[in-house]
Amino acid sequence: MVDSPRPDADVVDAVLNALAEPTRRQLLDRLSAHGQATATTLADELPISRQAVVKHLTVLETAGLVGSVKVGREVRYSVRSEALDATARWMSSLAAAWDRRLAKIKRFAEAAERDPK
Amino acid sequence: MVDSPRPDADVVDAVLNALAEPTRRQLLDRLSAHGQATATTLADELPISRQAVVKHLTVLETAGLVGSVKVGREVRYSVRSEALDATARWMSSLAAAWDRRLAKIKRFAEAAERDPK
DNA sequence: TCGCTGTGCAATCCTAGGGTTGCACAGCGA
DNA sequence: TCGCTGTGCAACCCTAGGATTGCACAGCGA
Repeated sequence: MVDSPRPDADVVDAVLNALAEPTRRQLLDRLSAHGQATATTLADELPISRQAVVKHLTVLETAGLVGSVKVGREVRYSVRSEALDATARWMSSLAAAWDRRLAKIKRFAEAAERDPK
Repeated sequence: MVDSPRPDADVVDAVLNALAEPTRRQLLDRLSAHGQATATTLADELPISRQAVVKHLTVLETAGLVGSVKVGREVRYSVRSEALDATARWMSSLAAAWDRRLAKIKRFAEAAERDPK
């Protein structure tokens, strides 16, 4: 359970930024449902233009949340879970770290209370 | 402290939105380090004004990532891990769901390949 | 070769929200 | 009671980025 220096920092930052946008989460949802889809197809299912979808997909791809392959004249996108999983682990270890610190501080406070000096 | 059917959606949305901002993550870091701190104190450690810090803390508090108590004329903020933990779980289950779907689709594709028509 | 359709590129619009400043108000200490 | 300092409120500024539109270009099918 060592958490390395943190090459993850960038990944986490990108993933959080990508997931912060509701539209992008919706996009991910559709993508995972279809397994694979093009920007044009996705735009048909959402109330936004294809270009807007492309921009979002670009952000998601940069964050490593989706991958793409060019087939003929179309580009097929699909979901990738690694980055998401890594970020999930980062979050839970962060939560654990907070708990540890709070526990330590609490013990400290109680000790001081018993022994005001 | 009951969580009805699916209040999680809102929590996750708020948490992701809150964590997407680098400054807010920094704020959380300082807070967890101190265990407890006021907006004024935190503003001293960051290159932004107290008001900016207050705004961020408000967002974080709305997301359930921090809590606050009023002591005399000052307001002390501290970190809360529940919302963060809940979001971490949401993320990893989402990642798992993606994997399951991809695996299913992959099996499908392979079957179709072995048995064209 | 002639469409037709999926993409890419670029200019533009417009709102959300991060950050600041100024000021009034409230407790704490002398 | 008189400061002094921590907060809260509100008006404002300014940039990031979400969304659109128009157009050029590239493959696929007839």
